[in-house]
Amino acid sequence: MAIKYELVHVDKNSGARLGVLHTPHGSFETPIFMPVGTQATVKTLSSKEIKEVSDGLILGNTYHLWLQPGDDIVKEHGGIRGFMKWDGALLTDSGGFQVFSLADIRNISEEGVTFKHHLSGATLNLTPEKAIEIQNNLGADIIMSFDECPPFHSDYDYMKDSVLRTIRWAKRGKEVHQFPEKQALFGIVQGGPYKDLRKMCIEELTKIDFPGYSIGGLSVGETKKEMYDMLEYLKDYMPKDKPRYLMGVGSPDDLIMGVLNGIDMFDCVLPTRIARHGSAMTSNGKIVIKNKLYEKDMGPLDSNCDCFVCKNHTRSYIRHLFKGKEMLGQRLVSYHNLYFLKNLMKQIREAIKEDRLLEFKEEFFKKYYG
RNA sequence: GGAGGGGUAGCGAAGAGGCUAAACGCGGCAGACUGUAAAUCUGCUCCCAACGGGUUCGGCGGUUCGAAACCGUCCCCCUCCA
Repeated sequence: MAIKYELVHVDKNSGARLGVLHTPHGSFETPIFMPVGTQATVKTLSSKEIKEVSDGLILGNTYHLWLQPGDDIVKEHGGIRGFMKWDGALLTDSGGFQVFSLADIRNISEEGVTFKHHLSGATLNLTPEKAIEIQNNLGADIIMSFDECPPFHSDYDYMKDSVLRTIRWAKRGKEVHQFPEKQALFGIVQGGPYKDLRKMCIEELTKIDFPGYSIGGLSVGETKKEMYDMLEYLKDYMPKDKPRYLMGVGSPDDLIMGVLNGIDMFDCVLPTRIARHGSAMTSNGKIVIKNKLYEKDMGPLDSNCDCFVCKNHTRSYIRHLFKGKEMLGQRLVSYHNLYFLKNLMKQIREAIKEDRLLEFKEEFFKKYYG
């Protein structure tokens, strides 16, 4: 088996799990947050910097690397790890999210999904088998089944068809997976807001038997309450001896709520995207560093942070970089935001260890959201 | 001295009698962003006690029911010829 999940402790007052995830490229304490590096780069950061602001596990993307430069070229480099000179562990998404995000240039059938390349106009066929083949070439430690990520509020009949198809696709993918001993293939739970579909999906995926399970189709436009309700429901049905990965979630409140509902792994573009757009996460809430308010602010982004950026640069300087369209601004805030989440996850793990995650949540929310 | 061209909101630049408080771009201010088609997108940006009102298009004076637009005059800028 490529990975092994070890459940170390469950918070006595919540369902939060403390564990260790063993992979071919390192063992990681969970819950863990994984920065997203879609095109074999966590945007703006070098692999050395990624190492400093992550816990050693990051994401790559099947669809984008398949289109460019092509998984064959990545394979020649020894996979994504060799390509981007990343010596930590890796997880790749299957392209399932692109079925959602590129909805207007794709077509779904039983066989797979046809995309129209947004640049060349070429027609591209991504099937469950192809997605696994590409991921075999990309060489991540953890890979995803090809799924359809449908809009949360799709109607019941559509959702049911979609979930059943996603289950069939998961099975097809597993059957062609070449290196189960090197790469752990996860199944992805879909079903939108429909609890019976979600439950059925977990049960069917569990029958196929995967080394880990992802929860997809959340944080795609539904309300936080809808997402939290679903997480609470799913908590009791997810296999306890396997890692649980909530895909695409990364705002501080959602991370805490996810952990409280038994999630072990998260990834999200939010910290790096809002950083590039000029917002920083701080222990007192999100700030828009571009604002005039910070023109003469001599303090660090977050006075409670000990990252390189906070130890060395003022808010005034970082605002200046943004106003001057200097790319260092985007780099510095990306660095800080990822470090902030890394630190948040560390605090969460410590709180679980001491059975006080609920108290931690209260304190954190009070400071972060006022 | 002669011949043309031009002066529009913080800047650049449309508009050539009513649909114009004046397109568009930049700049400025604010907001959004959740398995990355995102260094992106959205809103506001003459003044005010603002679902209404008040002042604008170099200055002044006219024509007209009505002018940033037409006429006169003055001021300033640019190009060419002496």
